Amino acid sequence: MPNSVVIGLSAVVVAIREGEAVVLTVRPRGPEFKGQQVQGLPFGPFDPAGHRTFELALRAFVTEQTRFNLGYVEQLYTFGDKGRDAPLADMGEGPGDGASRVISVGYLALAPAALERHTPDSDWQPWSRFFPWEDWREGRPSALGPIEEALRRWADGDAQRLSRARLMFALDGATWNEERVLERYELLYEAGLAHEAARDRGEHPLDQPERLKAALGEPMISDHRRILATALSRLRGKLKYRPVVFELMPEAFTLSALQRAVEAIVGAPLHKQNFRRALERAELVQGLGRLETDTGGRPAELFRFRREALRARPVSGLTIPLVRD
Amino acid sequence: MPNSVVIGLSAVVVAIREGEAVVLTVRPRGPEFKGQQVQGLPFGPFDPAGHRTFELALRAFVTEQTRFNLGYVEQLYTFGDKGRDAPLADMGEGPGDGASRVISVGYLALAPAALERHTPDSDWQPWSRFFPWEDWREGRPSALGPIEEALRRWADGDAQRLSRARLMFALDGATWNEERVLERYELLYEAGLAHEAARDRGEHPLDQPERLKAALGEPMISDHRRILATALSRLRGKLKYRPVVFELMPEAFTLSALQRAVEAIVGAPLHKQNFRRALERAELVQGLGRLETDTGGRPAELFRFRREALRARPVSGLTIPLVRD
DNA sequence: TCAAAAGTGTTATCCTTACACCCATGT
DNA sequence: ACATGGGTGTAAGGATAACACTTTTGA
Repeated sequence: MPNSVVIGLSAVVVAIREGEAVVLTVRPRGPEFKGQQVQGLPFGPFDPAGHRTFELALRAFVTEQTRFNLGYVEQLYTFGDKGRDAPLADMGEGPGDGASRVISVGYLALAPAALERHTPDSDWQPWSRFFPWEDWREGRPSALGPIEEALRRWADGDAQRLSRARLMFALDGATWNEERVLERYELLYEAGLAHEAARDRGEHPLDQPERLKAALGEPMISDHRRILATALSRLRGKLKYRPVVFELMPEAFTLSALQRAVEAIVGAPLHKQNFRRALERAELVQGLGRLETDTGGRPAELFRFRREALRARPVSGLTIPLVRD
Repeated sequence: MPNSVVIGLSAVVVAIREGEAVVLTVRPRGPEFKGQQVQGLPFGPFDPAGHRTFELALRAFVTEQTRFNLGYVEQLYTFGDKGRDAPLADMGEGPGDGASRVISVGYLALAPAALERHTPDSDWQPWSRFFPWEDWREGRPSALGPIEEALRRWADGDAQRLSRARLMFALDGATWNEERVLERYELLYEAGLAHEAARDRGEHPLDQPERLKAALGEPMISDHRRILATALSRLRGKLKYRPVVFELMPEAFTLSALQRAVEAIVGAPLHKQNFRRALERAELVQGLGRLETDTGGRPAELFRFRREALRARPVSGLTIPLVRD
């Protein structure tokens, strides 16, 4: 019976590297699943005596674990349900063997696309590794094939289940809603497909055919994949009503690089001209006159984010002119 | 030195009563400020041994404290900073005298405009009592006069401060952004104007002229007014991208009642025809053929929310066609 | 009959979408 | 010269904002 509470802080640190959206991960000391090295997010316990705020605590141990300094930070969600394997469980920090209840506060951090330093134990991973079904930039991802089959087996005629699966995973002609990352992951978890589901029930690793296993993505320790899904949901949503992409860009960038960054986050291709026109109208960027030469074609003009634009008026995000295909 | 953590849950329960947006409040046992009865939100400690999830815990004690059953519930934010007087401080629940650090998880709940039951210790209060500057339905609220003066005294030539005050409180012709409720409250707190600021520093209640005092609204216990501000911010934002107003309406309602509800939340008058046209286009409501007779004028048709609309496609909220005045 | 609130019609303007085309560089 | 990516023009359709006006009841 737990009668005390420990607070765990986890950070989803997002960056753009070579046009890909990547997440900072750490390799915890001991592997959880036999044979495979399971990744986690940078995380640590909150010290009620020492730390003045969550955010300060978070910044401190992310730097410590990854030698990386956070820029933009925002709180995501606080998870408190029993039974979802919570962080710290294997850290030997708290009283240990489940005697204290662990509450998990997730944070989203955005890193400008520059710094590369990290410890040998931390790494940048594209998040499609963890959510292969979320990347529609090259059309409908192939991962959805096996997932659809498995979900239909799970639904097995149950109208409720079937309708949820249809809605979330765009089956039977339903339209894909890129913001529902968390709901999709939770559905897979509920359906017992996400690898973490079996683990949390104390069961053996799932015995799934290779094709399905690959489609379901890599698991993470604890509830970190859920926190990651929350982050992706939030970021995809936020893009549309606040100009946050710029937190991920270097000082000077080309419009194509900016578009690729948005595409990497949203997981869908955008319409070039309309994307640019929207930027222009919002007066969010300013040309620098300088050119980027190694583009492979005609040199591209470099732009900078007009931070002043934030002061002037209530500024919304970018419109996301998806190309329908 | 605190070395343990207690989790406090607080609920902002919103309802519409007689066209006004109201919040469920409780009167805590002992008054905090001399002479005046300070209100609080329904709140309670989270029991790590007994409660399976935050939400279940929350539902349980709101019902217990107010005899009210929550419908729609969503997590708002988790506050953990030291020094903001946190809930439970006077509840004798934890180890007591500040030995344990209190973390405060805020929730937003929406109640259909029907039930009236509550205990003698709980009550519905219009939130303009706590934020008199947030209601622009009758034009620029008079509370902004004294607030503007006080803020200018606080800024006193400091360009940073002045620019923040201008932006947040629409001074010098800046436009009002109704979503920034929390940022406005935090600015007032930082400026030492919000009554809670002095309290948290252990100082005497502020000695402010009556006019300013009234303009700054009623304080609440602990950090509850901050949580309330968070709720209002979130709700005002959410209205625009998810059809949440309907959670506040009874089964059948007139379009005017719906408009008044939105106006009460947003704190601004809306354009009638454009509001209706937007509703129509989104196919969010369906006429029932029945009429509401006691409208004071021509009877109005009753409508219902088409919950089915949610299933069909990714459905956004209402456009908020403000009337510029 | 008149006040009060419900409900409708119409237009200018702006934004979004979709189309196709031209430009500057490296190989 | 041609491939590659950068960058532009324009027109159709739809959504928004702003106008003022008609309808139906109760007092």
